[in-house]
Amino acid sequence: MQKIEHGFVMTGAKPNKNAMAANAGDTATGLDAMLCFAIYGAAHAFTRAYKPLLEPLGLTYPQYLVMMALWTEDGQKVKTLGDRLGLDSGTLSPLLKRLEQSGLVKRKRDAEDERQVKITLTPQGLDLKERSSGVMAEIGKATGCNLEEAVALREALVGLKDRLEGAESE
Amino acid sequence: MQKIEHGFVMTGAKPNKNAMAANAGDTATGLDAMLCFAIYGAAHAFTRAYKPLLEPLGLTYPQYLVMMALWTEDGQKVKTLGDRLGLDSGTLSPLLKRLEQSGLVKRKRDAEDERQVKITLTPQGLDLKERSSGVMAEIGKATGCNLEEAVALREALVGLKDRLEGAESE
DNA sequence: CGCAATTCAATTGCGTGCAATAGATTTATG
DNA sequence: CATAAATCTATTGCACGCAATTGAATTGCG
Repeated sequence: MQKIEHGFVMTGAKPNKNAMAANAGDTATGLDAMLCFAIYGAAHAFTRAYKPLLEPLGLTYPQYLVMMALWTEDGQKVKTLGDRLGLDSGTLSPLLKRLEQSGLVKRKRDAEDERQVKITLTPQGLDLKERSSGVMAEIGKATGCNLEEAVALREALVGLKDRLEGAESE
Repeated sequence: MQKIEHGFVMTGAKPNKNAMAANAGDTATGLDAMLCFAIYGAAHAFTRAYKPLLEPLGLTYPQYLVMMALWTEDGQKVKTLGDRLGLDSGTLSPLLKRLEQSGLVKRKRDAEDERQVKITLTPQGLDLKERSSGVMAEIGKATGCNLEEAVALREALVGLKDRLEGAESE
């Protein structure tokens, strides 16, 4: 199996902690490149890892994320889902339409506020939660992380995200 | 400014190291969900952070990655670029066509092996390297990572990716 | 040599992501 | 009350990302 190389941008500047420490303070040399490549690759790897597991369920990865959000709290507004997943209506509207066509959710405008659309799970949508229980276990195994690693990694990523989002004015 | 929440899937199971350690070994409870949400969010945050910086250069984020690959080594084959970036021809072909239309690269079939297409930088494509030097510095600042963090995070991500890619047979 | 298998780039089709816009509804303001 | 501003969903257009297919070129094997 052909393995994808990583760190190729750093020809002559390997991602070695000691080597990097030599020119500390020089964050522009490729460090950010290393990070952005790594995140880019890891995110796609995650998507690819989930794909064969989700296929039998008839879900794509983003659809799975939406379903997880609904399993956690049913009847959310499109807006709420968008905020939580970081997606806008341009992405969610067609995605939810597909989930509705698959018979997993229903969309209905809120009688109180006709602007909003509430997304509720159908019985099949709820069933899918049980049927998807193996997915998380599989991925958990595939990541091969112990708890310490996973928690640390998650916190680092969330922190990174927050800093990236908060730095737009500077 | 509305901040996007994170960790919402873990209602009642906060990403707290002590809390999680209580049910160690139970990787299916949401740990993988935490990770996949975090990576998903961080990857998009990166893309969004790069966007305003790359816009003046007329590049999208994936196009920027391709250009970086070419700045590191000019004249690469489409296949090589695909391997290094983890993209296939279905993604690269149209992307490279756009870069060619922008006047940044040229595509020419290899005379030795007519199957292959070599991508070479135009003078403008090379110029862009200098003009984009500020981008890396800006992102480096925006991430707000010190070297230790960045290197550790990168290695964790690469390791995660490798494990995810290597676990398909199991 | 001749033909099948392989390799490589391009194309097609579908599903995101996201900016920009439109349309409808609610809220705020005079 | 009327009108402007804000809110929310849907649509459009463009650019990925990837599976599947096509078509051309090369390699391998008898």
